[in-house]
Amino acid sequence: VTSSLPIAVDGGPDPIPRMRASARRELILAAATSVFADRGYVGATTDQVAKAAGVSQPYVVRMFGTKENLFLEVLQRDLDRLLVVFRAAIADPTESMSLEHRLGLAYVSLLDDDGLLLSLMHGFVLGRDARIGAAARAGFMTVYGMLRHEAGMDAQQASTFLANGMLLNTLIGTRMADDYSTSADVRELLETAMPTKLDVLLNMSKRSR
Amino acid sequence: VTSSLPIAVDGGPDPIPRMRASARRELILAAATSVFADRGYVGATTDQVAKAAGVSQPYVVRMFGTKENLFLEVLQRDLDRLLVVFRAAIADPTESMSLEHRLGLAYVSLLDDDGLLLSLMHGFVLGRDARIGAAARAGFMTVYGMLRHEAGMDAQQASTFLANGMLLNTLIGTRMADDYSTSADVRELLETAMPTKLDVLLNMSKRSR
DNA sequence: GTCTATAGGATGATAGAC
DNA sequence: GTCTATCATCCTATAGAC
Repeated sequence: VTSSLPIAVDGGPDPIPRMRASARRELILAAATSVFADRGYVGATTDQVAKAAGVSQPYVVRMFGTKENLFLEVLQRDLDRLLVVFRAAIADPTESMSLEHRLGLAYVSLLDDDGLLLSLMHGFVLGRDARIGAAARAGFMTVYGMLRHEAGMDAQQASTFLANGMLLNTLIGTRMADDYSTSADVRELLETAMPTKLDVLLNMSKRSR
Repeated sequence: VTSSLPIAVDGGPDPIPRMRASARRELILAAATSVFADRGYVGATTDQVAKAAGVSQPYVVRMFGTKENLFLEVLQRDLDRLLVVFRAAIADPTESMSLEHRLGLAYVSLLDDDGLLLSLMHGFVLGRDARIGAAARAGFMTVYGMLRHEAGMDAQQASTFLANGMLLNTLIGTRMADDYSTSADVRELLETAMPTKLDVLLNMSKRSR
């Protein structure tokens, strides 16, 4: 990540930082998403995030104040991305597919975004924590509200859609694809629960061994 | 928890322990289930478990070797209980309800078992950890296998059933019931996703505030 | 803006008495 | 079987130089 960005010049009157703070910020948030996905909120350390982003640990803390703030920003960023993808699917002119199908594909496409779904899932099991719990509930309900009021689903459809999403998240969280080759039941379940994008899951499994 | 169990007698030639090790063990496992449900595997401390069980922290470690072993035993115990409840539902002579409905009620009845579903859920997001991940995958697939091969569901039915279970777990994990009174969407979702046992959820919410 | 050094606090695990 | 005392480690956060 040693890029061609402006570097401080010796003697320059106003040293230019290595990178815009906003770019570093995004870099750190992306790294944090991946680390939190792997280790969970408590299990992840600010040092692991820093190393993944190529900066120092105190810098991460300095930029976000606390680890909790960092995680909250990660959740917000992930949710924002999810909403963007969903809104695109809703507005999609492709009429050959049902809206439900388009949203399903949109959800599964988020697998490409490293750690996004799993970071959210880690937030979803921490309802006990005051701030994280509040953010998780609000985020989850934002998605439900979108399904109900923007996508036009009824309560049952929205609930079923979310249920399948949570199953997918669980299959990612357990790294079920790791056992793909060792059990016929696993193959069957994975192929039933996510016929599309099975290849992505299996690649994730291989990559991070 | 100072009970009427046998206490060591002064001068007795063979001091009787305060409680059978097996009983203490079960006591600690139950306490641990609750604590892990609240804080997650990494977030929970052996000291919190010890306090919840009314024993000393080193004793918890002594009895289970490591915190990881303790969590693995908790997962196994929770899974065993779940399987017992499911097998009972399958064998249930009540023919007025469909098997699927009976299993659904059985699953929801596990809400009464403090922390059981949520402890399992915490295991399900830690696939990255070698031992916990392996246990989580095996446990999850045991349930799937039971649905497929003992309950006679087809792949689609089993997948849908599990999906609804994971949604329920997520609603518990986020403590969504805490927001029951503040949002019509929350009420609608909770009533759609779990018409039965809504009262249990709401009570949990009140109790632990 | 970004780093090095480090303080301060918790936590899992061990030693050893009773 | 169970406890008290304690060690060693790790980790968030702060201080302060450049």
